Amino acid sequence: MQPFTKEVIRIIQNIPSGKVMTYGQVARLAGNPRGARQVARILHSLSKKYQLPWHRVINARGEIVISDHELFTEQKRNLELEGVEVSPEGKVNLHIYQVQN
DNA sequence: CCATTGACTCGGA
DNA sequence: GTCCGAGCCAATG
Repeated sequence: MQPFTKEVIRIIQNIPSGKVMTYGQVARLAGNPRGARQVARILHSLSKKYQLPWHRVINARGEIVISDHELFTEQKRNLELEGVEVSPEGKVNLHIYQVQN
């Protein structure tokens, strides 16, 4: 387990309810500007072990981009439960909901 | 050890 | 505004 990965986990756990961050944003804060895909992969494989709020992380365009339909629906539902508006296509308004640093 | 796998991003067309 | 190609790199098997 690399330091970068631990940082990513810590950052994800600190995202407040009702807010979202992008993969790239998390990667930059964790010290690896090019590590967006690693963030994605970390969530994909480690979200259960570390009980991460993975649904609060979306891509740079403010969209839920997930291949698995079940997970897509789950993420959309979880965000809406926290008061985040999500369009049927999975778009979120980053200007309103993104955590700024 | 080497190859594959991605919930991505950026810049250019 | 959209689409595409190249780059990215830790985890996993």
